[in-house]
Amino acid sequence: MDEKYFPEKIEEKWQKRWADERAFEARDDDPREKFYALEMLPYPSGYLHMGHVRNYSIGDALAWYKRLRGFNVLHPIGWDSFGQPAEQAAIKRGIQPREWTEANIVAMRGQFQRLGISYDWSREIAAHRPDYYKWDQWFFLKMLERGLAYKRTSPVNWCPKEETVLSNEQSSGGICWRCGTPVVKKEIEQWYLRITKYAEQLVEDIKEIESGWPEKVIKRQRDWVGRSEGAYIDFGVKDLDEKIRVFTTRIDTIFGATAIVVAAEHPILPQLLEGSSLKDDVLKFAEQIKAARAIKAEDQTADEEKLGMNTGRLAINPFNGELLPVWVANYVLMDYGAGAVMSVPAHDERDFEFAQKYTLPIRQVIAPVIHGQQSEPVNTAPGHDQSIEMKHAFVESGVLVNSGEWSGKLSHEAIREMSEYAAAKNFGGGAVTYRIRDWGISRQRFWGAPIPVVYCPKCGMTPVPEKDLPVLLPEKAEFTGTGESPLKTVPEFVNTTCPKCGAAATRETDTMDTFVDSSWYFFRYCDPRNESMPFAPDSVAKWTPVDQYIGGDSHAVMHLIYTRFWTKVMRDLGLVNFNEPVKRLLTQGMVTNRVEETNEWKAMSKSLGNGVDPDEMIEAFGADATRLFILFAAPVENELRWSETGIEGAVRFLRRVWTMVYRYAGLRPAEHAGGVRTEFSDGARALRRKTHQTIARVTDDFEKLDLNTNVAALMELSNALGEFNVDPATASGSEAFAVREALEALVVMLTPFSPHIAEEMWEGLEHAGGLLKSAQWPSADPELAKKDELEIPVQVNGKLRSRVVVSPDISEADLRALALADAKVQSFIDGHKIVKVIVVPQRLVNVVIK
RNA sequence: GCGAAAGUGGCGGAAUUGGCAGACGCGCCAGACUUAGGAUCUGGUACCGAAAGGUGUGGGGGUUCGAGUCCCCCCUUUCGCACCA
Repeated sequence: MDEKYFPEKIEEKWQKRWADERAFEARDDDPREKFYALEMLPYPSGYLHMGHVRNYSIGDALAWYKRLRGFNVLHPIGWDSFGQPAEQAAIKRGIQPREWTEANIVAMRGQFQRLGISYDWSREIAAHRPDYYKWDQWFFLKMLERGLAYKRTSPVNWCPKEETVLSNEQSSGGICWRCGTPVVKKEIEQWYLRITKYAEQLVEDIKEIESGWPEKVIKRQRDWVGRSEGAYIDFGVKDLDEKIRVFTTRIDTIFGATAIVVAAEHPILPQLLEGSSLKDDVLKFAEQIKAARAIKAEDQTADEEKLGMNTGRLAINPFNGELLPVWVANYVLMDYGAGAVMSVPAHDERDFEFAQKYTLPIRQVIAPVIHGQQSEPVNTAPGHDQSIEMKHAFVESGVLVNSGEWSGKLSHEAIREMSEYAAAKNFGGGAVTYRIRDWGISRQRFWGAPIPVVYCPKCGMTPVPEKDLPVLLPEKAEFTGTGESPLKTVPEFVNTTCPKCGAAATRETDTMDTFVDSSWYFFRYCDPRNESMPFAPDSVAKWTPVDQYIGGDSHAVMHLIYTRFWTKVMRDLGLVNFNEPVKRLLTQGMVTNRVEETNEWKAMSKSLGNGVDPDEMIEAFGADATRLFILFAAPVENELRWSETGIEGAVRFLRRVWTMVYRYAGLRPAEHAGGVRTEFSDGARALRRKTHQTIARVTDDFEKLDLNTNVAALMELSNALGEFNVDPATASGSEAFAVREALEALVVMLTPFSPHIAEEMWEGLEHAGGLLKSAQWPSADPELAKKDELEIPVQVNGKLRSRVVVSPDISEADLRALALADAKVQSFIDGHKIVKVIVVPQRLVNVVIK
């Protein structure tokens, strides 16, 4: 250890040592309790940004902490290496995606190593390598066998800029999740995974993870699955042997229905119009709605004006036989519920707006319940068509009125009983619907896992047999950027023979969504070189579920829904024996920087010109200070505004610790190993107190992942050490013991934040030969952490007036007497009557006077 | 529009969950050491006030001996959802 701290001198040294000793490789046969620390798989764009540094610094701090606590830690890394940017690079620069990707991985691996993240590099995986994507294809075949993968023609979300299909999750909000371009609809034949089959479990199993996941992610997952309880009701059609099925969550309002409204795409529409003079007009109108929707994605149409047209048909309300006009309108969606609704303007905002525009009757059938009793309905007067003046729909539940024999019942009773009645009479019944749609995984792309099926003129669609996997991507393809899969340009790939009959056949040229790769990658880390299975169930049982997952909240509904789904499928395939892959989830905040032109704080990005290069930070301040600062500067879940002056503070702190370790390195703990309390001077006792308080605090904060306060605690300990300030030449045995105890604790606890300097100092403290990974986390002695004396604030009428210094085990009565006797307190209560005295032991005294 | 979360010094943020508001750091001020300092060290730093003291956690009200923390109303910001029947 040198006298002065130069990060560049020591960081490389320890990185090399860790690599040479394979310090962070996890072994399956290690008998200690396991801990799986995982950060989200990076896309190999070619360079790390500060958001990555934050993500991986958090994960590494936790991995180190658990390692020092004696856990067998699995901390792996790999590459989400399929995807569009590689193809864009291919188009732009005429370089093959594979070359580009491999070069990026090399560059980023170097950056990770320069940061000194403690990964088990022996388990590194990459999605674009055949030994990985082979198993994507294997899973696909398993799903195909079980009917979980299927193909259909349907309108898909299409990004016109990137010329690609997007899943519902990727086009949330009507814009492309990657480039922000408004999404349009396009008819295309596509492969889907039946995630809807697991909709109920995706909601139900939330209870297993709720306590370990951020509330906002749980909420978004729930909303995304969109479970909704209600009922189906079949309305008959007058003069036609047809039924229109509607879905409603408010069957209790059915007597207030004044129309049936169907979606423009509803298949019954042509039949309803058969022989009608309105046929041409209505069908033309329906086409206009569809066309409008194709231009704007459906999500963007919410605030648009409601448009509708009467079909001229009448539907029959099965509850009261009433005839209701059937309309077609733009506000009813085909792909939710039944594609048709009963319009109840009095109790639904949208129906209300629609009814007002087209002057449909508005009939109140729910009255508010006031003080636990039924209020008078607003209007029950006969001969008024029971239409009433309302300014808004009354959407709450209440008590039924104007509802025949059901009147007088409360909404929740009526909902249950009316559903049962509908079921008994065979025209409907209780039902549950979900918003979630099946996951479209087809991409008309080259740089992804080929979907392993073949089209044979005789046998039709035929799965590639397992033994023929992987279906390899060709070495090269042409990139035209037209939206057709570039695989179509490679005849050697396309032309094949049918696995069943041997006839000439063609391959599927779509590849899989890259979210397939990331749905199960962390299981592969457990058994990364398995050649006969995606992973051996034994290995996975050893390590999974993931104990702590760390990543950005941008994946709250995409990756995190898919991986939960995938886990359930793997469970049903007998590969794992649990429902949920991730026990605890941490969503870290963005790292932002000021954009010069607009003066706004935005996530760092190349295009905005506000990026900060981690390599430059490492060069200027060292990896240790960079990591320490990024964890100290803000709570992990908050946005972090980058500041270069802040990082200098981190360097200063490290330098101070270094100087102290250097100064005291020769101090021997001498004979005080037992550490009897009374043998220590006041100063040494105070230092030991601070040491043990800090150990307790840091340990506690780590469990909560409060890393910023954690660093603050270490700084406090370092400050206390600085104040203690004994001369190493003349220090007594007990002083040396106290100093050494503090230094060793400080160095070990600093390791998760700044491991290189910690290793160097650990060596400096003459633990030669032993890496910190074999060190032990210090343990806090509560006796030593206890204060000798307490300073108790004394308030008069709630205002702080004085403080009294007392022993921690003073009796309540003594504390009260002492507080009242205090001269300062006396001056405030003099001439007043003491009403009462509140004594909170160990805490405070409050004297109430009048 | 609907929903959720959050508002604490010049800044990032602490506050053992109802008990000394502002830990720790940045910045700033003063001093020391220096040929020099954008190095290092020491001290100071919520606001008003010379002091005694007073005021203070977005604003207003309430509960309580005591409120940053609990309750009600309002304002602002951020995020999420956006015709889901």
